[in-house]
Amino acid sequence: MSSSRAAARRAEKDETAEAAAGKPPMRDALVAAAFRLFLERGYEQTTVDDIVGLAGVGRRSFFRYFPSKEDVVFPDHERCLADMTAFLASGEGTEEPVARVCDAARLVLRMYAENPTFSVQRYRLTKQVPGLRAYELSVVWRYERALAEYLRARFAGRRDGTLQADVIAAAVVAAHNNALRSWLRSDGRGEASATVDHALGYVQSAFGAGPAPVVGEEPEDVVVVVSRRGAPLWRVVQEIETTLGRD
Amino acid sequence: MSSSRAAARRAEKDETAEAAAGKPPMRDALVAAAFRLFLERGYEQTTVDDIVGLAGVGRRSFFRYFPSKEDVVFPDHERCLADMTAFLASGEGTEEPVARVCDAARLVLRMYAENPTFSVQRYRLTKQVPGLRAYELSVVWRYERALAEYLRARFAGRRDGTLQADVIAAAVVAAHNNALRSWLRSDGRGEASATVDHALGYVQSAFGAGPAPVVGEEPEDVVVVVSRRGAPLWRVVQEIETTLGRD
DNA sequence: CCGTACGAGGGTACTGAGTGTCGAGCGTCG
DNA sequence: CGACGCTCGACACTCAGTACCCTCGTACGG
Repeated sequence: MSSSRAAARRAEKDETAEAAAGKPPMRDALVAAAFRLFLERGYEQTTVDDIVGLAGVGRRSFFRYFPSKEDVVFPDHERCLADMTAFLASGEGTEEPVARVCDAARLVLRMYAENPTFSVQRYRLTKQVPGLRAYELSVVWRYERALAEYLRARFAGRRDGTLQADVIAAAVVAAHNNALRSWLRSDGRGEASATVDHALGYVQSAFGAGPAPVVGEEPEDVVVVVSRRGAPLWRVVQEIETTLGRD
Repeated sequence: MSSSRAAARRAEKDETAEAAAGKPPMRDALVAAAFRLFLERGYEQTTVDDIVGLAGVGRRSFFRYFPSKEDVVFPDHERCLADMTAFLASGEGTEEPVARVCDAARLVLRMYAENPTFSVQRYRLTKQVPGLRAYELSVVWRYERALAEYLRARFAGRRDGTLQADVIAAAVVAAHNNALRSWLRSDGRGEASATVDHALGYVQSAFGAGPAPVVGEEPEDVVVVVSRRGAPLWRVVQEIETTLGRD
């Protein structure tokens, strides 16, 4: 068995030579091997030994590249999270805060849209494996924390600043995920960004300043006169809604 | 060693006899033993064998009561989740939907408030153990799904009904958790429900009908006049904020 | 009164994820 | 040419979680 494994390892090295790709060819090989096995026999029916056996590498190397078996399913989220925090750190105070975190959320969508087939495969996998769903939650939670931390900084002066930051971050993530999942359910067909824009527009309509200008929308169609004596924003909104007769 | 274990088991039985409590004395004994060890030597430094050794029961019995080691940290969430779904199922269409899910969220808070010291201990534990944080996320996710499913049913007719349901459920959970955590950080001092009411009021101000009446708040302190020509709600809010000079 | 059926719990052994440690290969630099 | 350092593999180990089987107490029907 060890001789066949050595042969497989040699074949792997040849492949890396002709691929001439980025820095970690071994990492990609592990992801490819893992997904082949996950798709043909299921996640829980596949052991790490199976994966490294197919990839022709040592078991220890798997855990060098991926802290856990779940991580191989989300190989690019670490980089995407770094991109998001970098994006939020750059150009701190220029844009409207809510719009800024919406743009940050679009970064995640773009990552999914880069490899539609891979994203759809992963979606089907995570949908039916409870352990992967739980892991995905922790990934999403880190995105949400990044957005919330950014908003907390921007809302530093406000009353209930951290509350608003947490709520808006959660709403943005939920809207993004709603649109993302509906796109994934359609096998990656159609334009993902349009769905997400619509969903994020809803969140922006509920919080803070309005969304980015929408075509065909004239600002003059709203005229507001407010008499105010120290009322909180939610009271104002409540009155507006009552006046407009909405529920 | 087996004799001392048998002695411990006998002591356990005596305790249950005098406690005369509910059905599972063994379950409570396991929780108590687990938390004693978690607090004095840490979660990850405590093995399941340590717990069952202290509780004087067999290892197999631990997994009879708790599907995993993490579950012993959240012993009452299963019941609370059942309570919430039952609450949402009863009295389907009477209350305003957003207010209804806010009330459902208050059920969770009440569970935490029932045992303040236990809740604070657990909070400190989950805050510093990544594995427990991840597990807590999956628990919270189930609450959020319950709320979202309820709202989806109530919003069945609406355009973007599922989107609104998901976003509002996420916002409610985020607001609840924000208030809950701030209460837990204060070691369970102060009135938890007031903090949560305030946080949920913010969410209700952003979505749907306004929050329940707040004491000391006079409706007269807001007077609004709106001239409207088919504008969407977010445009109105935008104008309000601009008028009030908020960002 | 006895045998039996049943349910709760204990014991043993196994699988598989994740870690620590060491040693082999190999390229780089002094 | 040798020392260093980095990458990877081999082995051993811990621990969570599962399957299987055993024991004991109890209730129930003959």
